[in-house]
Amino acid sequence: MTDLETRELEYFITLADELHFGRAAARLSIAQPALSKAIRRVETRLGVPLFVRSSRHVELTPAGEALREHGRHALNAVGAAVRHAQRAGDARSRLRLVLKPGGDAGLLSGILARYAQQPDARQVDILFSGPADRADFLRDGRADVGLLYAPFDDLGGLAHETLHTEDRVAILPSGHRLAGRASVLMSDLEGETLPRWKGIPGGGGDGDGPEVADVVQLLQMITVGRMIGVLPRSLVEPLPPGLRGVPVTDTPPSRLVLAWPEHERRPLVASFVTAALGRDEAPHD
Amino acid sequence: MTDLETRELEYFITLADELHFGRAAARLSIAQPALSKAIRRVETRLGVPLFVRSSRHVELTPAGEALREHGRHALNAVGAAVRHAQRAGDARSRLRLVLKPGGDAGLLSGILARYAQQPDARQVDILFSGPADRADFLRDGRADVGLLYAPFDDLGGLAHETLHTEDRVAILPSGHRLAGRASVLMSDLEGETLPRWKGIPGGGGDGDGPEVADVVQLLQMITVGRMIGVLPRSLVEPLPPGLRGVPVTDTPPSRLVLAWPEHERRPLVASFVTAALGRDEAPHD
DNA sequence: GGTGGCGATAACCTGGAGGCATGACTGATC
DNA sequence: GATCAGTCATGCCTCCAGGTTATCGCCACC
Repeated sequence: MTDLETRELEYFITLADELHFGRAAARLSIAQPALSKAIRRVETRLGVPLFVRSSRHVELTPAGEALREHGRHALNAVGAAVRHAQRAGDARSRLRLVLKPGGDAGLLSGILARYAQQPDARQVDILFSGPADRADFLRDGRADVGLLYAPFDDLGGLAHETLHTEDRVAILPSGHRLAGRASVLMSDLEGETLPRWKGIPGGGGDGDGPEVADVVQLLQMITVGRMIGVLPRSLVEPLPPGLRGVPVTDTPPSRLVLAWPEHERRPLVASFVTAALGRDEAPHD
Repeated sequence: MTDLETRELEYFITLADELHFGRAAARLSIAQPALSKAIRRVETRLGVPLFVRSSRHVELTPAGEALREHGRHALNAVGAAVRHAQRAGDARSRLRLVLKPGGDAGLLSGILARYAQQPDARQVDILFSGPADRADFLRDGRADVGLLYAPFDDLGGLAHETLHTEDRVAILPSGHRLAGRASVLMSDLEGETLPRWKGIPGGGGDGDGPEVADVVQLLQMITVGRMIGVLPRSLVEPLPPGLRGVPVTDTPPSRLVLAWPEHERRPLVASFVTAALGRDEAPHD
């Protein structure tokens, strides 16, 4: 069997992210030649070149693209296996819920209250994730359930149920030309500066303006007139003074979803999902 | 990060299957002490015992059960990543279809003919799998698409479309007390001897009688009056002389499904699925 | 109490992963 | 076009993880 150690896979993924041997090696806390050798080793073992390198440039071959894609899943799976093993059998383990700070649309306390009344309720650890990796917390077992936003978060490999649907609003300074409108279309926003989101490859889809790290930063930038934003309404309620929120009518609605790993079968999770949905029966998945 | 090398994971899985250090080590082509050390190493690294061992007996702890479950997926994912990388970019690679011998309900030639007319049709390699692991061929990338039977095969992690639904028939020797009936219920078969299927843990659900390896063997056993069987009709058409097939009306129907790895996006696969379903558009997944 | 099966331990060996120093290539600069 | 800076590859050395064989200790079973 053509084997590939997780160590090597991790090296590969890191290099595929950085596209720079020196930086990747630093991130991995090894010396650069070691990484060079490891990658070459993997390439010969698989019989396929993964990178085209010149002394000025590193890029992925198609095979490398494929390995990056699937290798990420594989690493997640290994991580998930380890974490599940470590927590298994520990009947008093807590339930870990991951969400984005402020990203609960006000539903969290209700959910927790309902869950607490379940006969088999556990303590709940609430984890706040970085900007873009909530889903990965679920995929690699760092969390059991999560509150995610569709269609922003990638729900691949996860089961989910929608908790709440809402339209999105354009956030504008009060003096903006569109601030008086009852609603706008995306085309009305043509030419406006939209943010790039820090840590999200591609900046979250829409923007090409300055980078922002969170909603607070974004609102500040909008207040000073440097950009505008388009967000699910609940993320910015209540709206700070000096800003207006105008519904955007032609954008797909944003959904707050409760998500958990596909194939998850532990009652621990099923019970929470049931409570969160306010149903009497276990959800299908 | 608490890491776990694929090598170690493979050792663990093998031992979890065998529950015997000597045999597992032999299967892995290493010496027994090496396996002992490797497993102990993993246990200390994860901080969780995976096996309870006496000098007479080895069994899994709950943590071990969890790691066995999820670890298998992880190994599949690594295998899939490797295979995808090796085949990526090779525009002339063939499409690999896995099925059980005879398990196509007569649909295969039609499917292949339709596929051959697709503008981007490739050569098709047909793989015949062992009794129970067709789905694994898809999960770890050894095949691109497969013909599986629901609800027999485990479709977890796979996308699928139903090609054909059929009832199941009880296969009886002509002289059997029920051979004249127009239909039977499962309860009518109470007390009959049903086969265990070789290579399928649990024997495939129903039986506890002698072990059989394939349909031909089963039919032989039925002919000589040693057992009866319950199978999807197409698997036993045409019926050999001396046997009768009586529809079983209260069992969920058997479905022949076309399956492929979830998240699969290559046109190679989409194109085949489209052709097999005889549609004009790509299937959703 | 002897025996055989099985897992753990001990002692040793070795391939290869990783570190350091340096070479080789290349695009940029003046 | 010579020089330089940045970047990846190579050569050589070290050291340990993971392998081997031999042996022990435990237990079940005659």
